[in-house]
Amino acid sequence: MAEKNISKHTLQRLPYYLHYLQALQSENAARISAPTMAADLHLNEVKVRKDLAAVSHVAGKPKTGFEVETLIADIEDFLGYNNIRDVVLVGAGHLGRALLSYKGFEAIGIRFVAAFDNDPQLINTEINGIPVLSTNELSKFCRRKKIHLGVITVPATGAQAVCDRLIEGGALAIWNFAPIRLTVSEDILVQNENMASSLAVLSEHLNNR
Amino acid sequence: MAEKNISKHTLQRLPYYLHYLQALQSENAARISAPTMAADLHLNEVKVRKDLAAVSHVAGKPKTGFEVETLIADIEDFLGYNNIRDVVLVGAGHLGRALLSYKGFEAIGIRFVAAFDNDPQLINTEINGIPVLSTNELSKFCRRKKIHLGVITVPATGAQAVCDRLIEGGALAIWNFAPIRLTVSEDILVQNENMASSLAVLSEHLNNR
DNA sequence: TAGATTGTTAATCGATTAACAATC
DNA sequence: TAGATTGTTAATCGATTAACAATC
Repeated sequence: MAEKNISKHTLQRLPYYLHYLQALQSENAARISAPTMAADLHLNEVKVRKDLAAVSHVAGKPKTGFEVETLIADIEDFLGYNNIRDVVLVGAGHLGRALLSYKGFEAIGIRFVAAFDNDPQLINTEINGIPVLSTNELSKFCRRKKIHLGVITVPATGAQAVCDRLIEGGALAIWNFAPIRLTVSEDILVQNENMASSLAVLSEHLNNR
Repeated sequence: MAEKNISKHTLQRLPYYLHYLQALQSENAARISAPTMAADLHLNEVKVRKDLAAVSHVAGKPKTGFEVETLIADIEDFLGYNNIRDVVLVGAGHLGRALLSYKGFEAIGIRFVAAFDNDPQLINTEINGIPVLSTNELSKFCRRKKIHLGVITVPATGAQAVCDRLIEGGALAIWNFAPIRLTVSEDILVQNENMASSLAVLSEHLNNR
C-alpha cells in the first residue's frame, strides 16, 4: 500500500498495460515478459520493467517474466478499479452528457452520482439515470455525500466558480474539461483535459508535412 | 513559417495563452508582459517568455512587454485556427456523437466533413448535419477528399483496423480516443486521448490523502 | 550450464528554472 | 537615469535509456 512515488507518466501508461494484459489473458496466456510487452506496445523495455516494478507486489522471475493474472490484479488494485468512487459532474452540455452516458466508467472505478447545471429546463431531469440538480446545491451535496472528485464540463467563463464550489464542498481533485487554467491551493490536483491542446500537437505535425 | 522545433509541452500551453489573451483583449488591455501572464496562469516566467518567443514574430519590448493583438494573431496563425482543416471521425457512439455535436471545433480550426460507422441503423443518417457513412468507404473517401487527420472513437477492438484504413486513405495524423496503443509507421503522429490515463493521475492523488 | 530476463546503477536527454547582461 | 522587462546562456531537475551484474 505504501508505494513509493510514482511518476505521472508511469500512471498514464498503466491503463495501456492493463488493457494489453487483459487481451493476453483472454488468449489464455499465463505469463509475460517485459521485453515482449515492450515490443508489442512500442515502448522501451527498461521503461516497462520499471513501471511494472513500481506497481507489482511480486518480483518477476528471470527467464519467464511475470504472471499475467497477478499483474492485472496489481494494476487494477493500484488504479482503484475495485472500489468504485462517487463523483459529480458539473455542466450537462454535449460533452457532459456524453460522459454521463458513457458505460465504461464503472470499469475504471468511478460512478457519477449526480450532475449539476444552471439550466432550469434540465434541473430535476435525469440523464442516463443520473439526476441533474441545480448548481446552487453543489457544495452542500458534495459535503453531504463526501465527494472528493469533481468533473467540470461547463464553458470557460463559469469554470473557476464551479471549481471553487467543488473545493468548498470538500473536493480534493478536479477533472477539468474547460479550456482555462484553474486557480487552486497546493493540495488540490487539477487534471486538465483540453481538446485544443491535443489538437495543437496534431496541427503542428500536419503543418510540417 | 519556418519556425524552429517547438516542444510538445509548449504547443499544449498555447491554447491557454490564447484564451487568456482573448480575455485580456475583451477588457481592452493593449499590452501584456510575460511576468504578469506567468503570475496569472501560474506558470514560470521564463517558460512563458520562451514560449512566446517561439511563436511571436515580433520581439517583446523591455518595460512594456507584448502587444496583445499581435500575440493573439501570431498564436492563432501558428495553431492554424485561420484555415479550417477537414477531418473525419470514425465511430458514432456516445463520445463520437458528442464530438460531432460540439460547436467549438470550427474556432480551433477543424471541421468534421463525415462520420463513419458500421451500424446499418446509423449509415446514411446525419448527426448535427454531418453525414454518417459506412466504414467500408473510409479509405476511398479520405483519399478523394484529401483528409489528413482522422479521429478514432470506436471501441479498442476495432481501433487498429480503423487506423490502418485511415492511413491507407492518406491520413498523416490520428486523434485516438480508443484505450489502446496503435501501431503506425514513423511519419504518422498518433495523439492519444485516454480517459483512463487521466483518471489514473487523479485517483493516485486521491488515494494518497 | 547457457541464456533469457530480471532489477538497478550510471549516462543521456529534454524540459524547466535560475542567473544575468542588454534594452527601452 | 533607474528599473522593469526582455532574450539567452548556464544549472537543475526528472524521465528515459543504456549498461551490467544477479538469477532462475
